[in-house]
Amino acid sequence: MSEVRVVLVGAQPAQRSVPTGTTAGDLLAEDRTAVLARVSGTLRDLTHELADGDVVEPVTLDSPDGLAVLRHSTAHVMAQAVQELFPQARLGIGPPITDGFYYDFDVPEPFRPEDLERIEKRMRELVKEGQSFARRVVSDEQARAELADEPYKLELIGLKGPGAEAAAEGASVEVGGGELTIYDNTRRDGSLAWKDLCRGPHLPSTRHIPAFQLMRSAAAYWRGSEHNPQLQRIYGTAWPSRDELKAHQARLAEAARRDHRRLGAELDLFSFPDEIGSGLAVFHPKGGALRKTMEDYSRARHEAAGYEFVYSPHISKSALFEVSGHLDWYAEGMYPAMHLDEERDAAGTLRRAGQDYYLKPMNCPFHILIYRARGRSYRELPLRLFEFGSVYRYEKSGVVHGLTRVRGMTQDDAHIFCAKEQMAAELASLLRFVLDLLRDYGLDDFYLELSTKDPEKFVGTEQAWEEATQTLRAAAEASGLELVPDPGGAAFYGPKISVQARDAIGRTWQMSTIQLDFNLPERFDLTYTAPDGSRQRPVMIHRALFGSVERFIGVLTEHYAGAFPAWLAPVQVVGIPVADSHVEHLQRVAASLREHGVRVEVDTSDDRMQKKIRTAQKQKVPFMLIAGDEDVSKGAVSFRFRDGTQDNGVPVQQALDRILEAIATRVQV
RNA sequence: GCCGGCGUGGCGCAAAUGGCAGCGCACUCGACUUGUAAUCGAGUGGUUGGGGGUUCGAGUCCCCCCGCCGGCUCCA
Repeated sequence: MSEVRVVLVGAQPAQRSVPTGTTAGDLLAEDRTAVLARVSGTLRDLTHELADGDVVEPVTLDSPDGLAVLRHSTAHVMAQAVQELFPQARLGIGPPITDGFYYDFDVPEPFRPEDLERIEKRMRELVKEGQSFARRVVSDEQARAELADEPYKLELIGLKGPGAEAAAEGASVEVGGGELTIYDNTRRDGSLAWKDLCRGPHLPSTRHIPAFQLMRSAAAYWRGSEHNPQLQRIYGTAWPSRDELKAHQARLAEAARRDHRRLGAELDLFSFPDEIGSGLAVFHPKGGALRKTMEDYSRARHEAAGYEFVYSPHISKSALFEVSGHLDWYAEGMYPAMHLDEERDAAGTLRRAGQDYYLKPMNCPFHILIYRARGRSYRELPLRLFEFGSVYRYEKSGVVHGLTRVRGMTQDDAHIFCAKEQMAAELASLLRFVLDLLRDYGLDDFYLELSTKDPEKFVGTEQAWEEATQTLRAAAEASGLELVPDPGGAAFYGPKISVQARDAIGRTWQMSTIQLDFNLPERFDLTYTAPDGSRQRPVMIHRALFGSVERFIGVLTEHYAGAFPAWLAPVQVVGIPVADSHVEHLQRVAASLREHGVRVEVDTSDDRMQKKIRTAQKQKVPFMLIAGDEDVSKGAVSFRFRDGTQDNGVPVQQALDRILEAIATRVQV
């Protein structure tokens, strides 16, 4: 009998000789945790037959590859359940995604929540049944014949190969590489239960799906284009154990608990009155205190870093946005024009042509006009103009979301005009400045993304892009942070670096962007006089650190779960008297704190002390100062902190110092 | 913009099949004066998102609009 020699990778790599026809599963039989195998670098089913020279490595369910396959296989089970319950359902694609999977279906009626329950129930039965996933190579013709009723799959067959991924994100899990394969789900008795065009690999059987849950359904355009029909997508999640599923559900609950929309209402920070309009927020006094503190600190830091403050109006005549190009490129994202000053005579004949005014979608054209207001010398560069500039963007109604996606927002926007030779040094110091400042607000886990030219959509010369991209890359690399490429992600006018921050529960948010611009200095014909008297074109850098103030407040609210560090907290100290007779003592302490700019309140309501503590606790106030007879007699106060710990009988002066210190050093308490 | 779900005092929620709009918190008033997460009692507050329709009767059923939520698309 012929044999093949393979290398088994494990704790102790071993050369093995096994009979021809041995599968990866046979080889890994002792390893009960192996659900897949990596055979000479490629992920395979356990039924994969080994060839001479193969290097075989077991893959467990909890590895990244194992998780992806678990989720992909669960998506298959879902599709099978859907087609059993809804025979008219036609299959789209069903790839694994972060933490789960989805599958798209063309169904006559969209799924309702009750449908998901039925589907999930049927899935549990299928999992229990232990159907096998069996791989079968088919020819194009054969696949077309078998999938004659699946128009979307047929479309994918036509696209197989390198185009598949471009065709639709996730499509490559259906048709990959060179050959087409169909996976049969077979029952214990060998009969065929279901089949799907799929590249695989898959788990050996549905029984290897330990824990899953369907999450929600939503519409999704076929192949990601709004010109295509909408399919119904069902999202689910799957995990190697019930405990991990529970942990995942707990993470979702935690994220919901931190939702800034909810905390914004609970902590009385901001709201979105219907009367104003979608995506337009108002800040209440408490949210205002938070915002003012954030902005004031940012102003102070910018001042120290050599920025100059400018102000510009919220609307402008159309000519400005014609020159800037916004009306050519982004008119759809702008509020429509206000047509003003038109006059007609009694007969309706035009006597005076009107003017179109637009709400500004960006601040840059205004800052450019400030630059251009007079001749500029090289001696003034870099010129750093800063503004908290409110901008308005007509976001589509379906995308507006809390403070993170709004129609009116305030950018902490700066435009830096510098000589080309200054660009590298300016970018490097700018990036340091941005990261330092973000750290002061309590974000400290970053990576960078370098967005480079979209070959379809750009202005300027190849050479200028190349040079600018290299300069940005060098600045990014100098930061020592992880740098993720984003090819084609740049705006048409220049490459950019964006700073991505991870929050307290590991979610990433795009924060600051630093963007080079070759376009606007050209369009507005910006110049400066160089030392040799020649006219030179400055380079322009756009940068926002918070992105938008509103969004940043949303992110910080979620990052801190509403429990802001003392320097940011809307109310920093609440005085809680044990009885009415202690109010006066606390009022004196509060007055001293207020003299130092501390935001302090004394709870003089007729609630009982315990209730006052509960109230302050729910408002997530960093310092509760409690005073009763003992404290008053000793000239002291008693601290209670958010975590419930206390420090009693602290002399007033010490208490003041302690609070002021915590605020000044911006520490979390 | 597209698909689906949802919209009841400030907030969180009730109100079988169409049949008296209710509860808790918050708020106001009164009593109580208390050492680390809810004292007791009374009271105010709603054109059930808006408009139209069906019906003897609509929070509930139908249509249009507004808003929110989840996705898709978009995101300078």
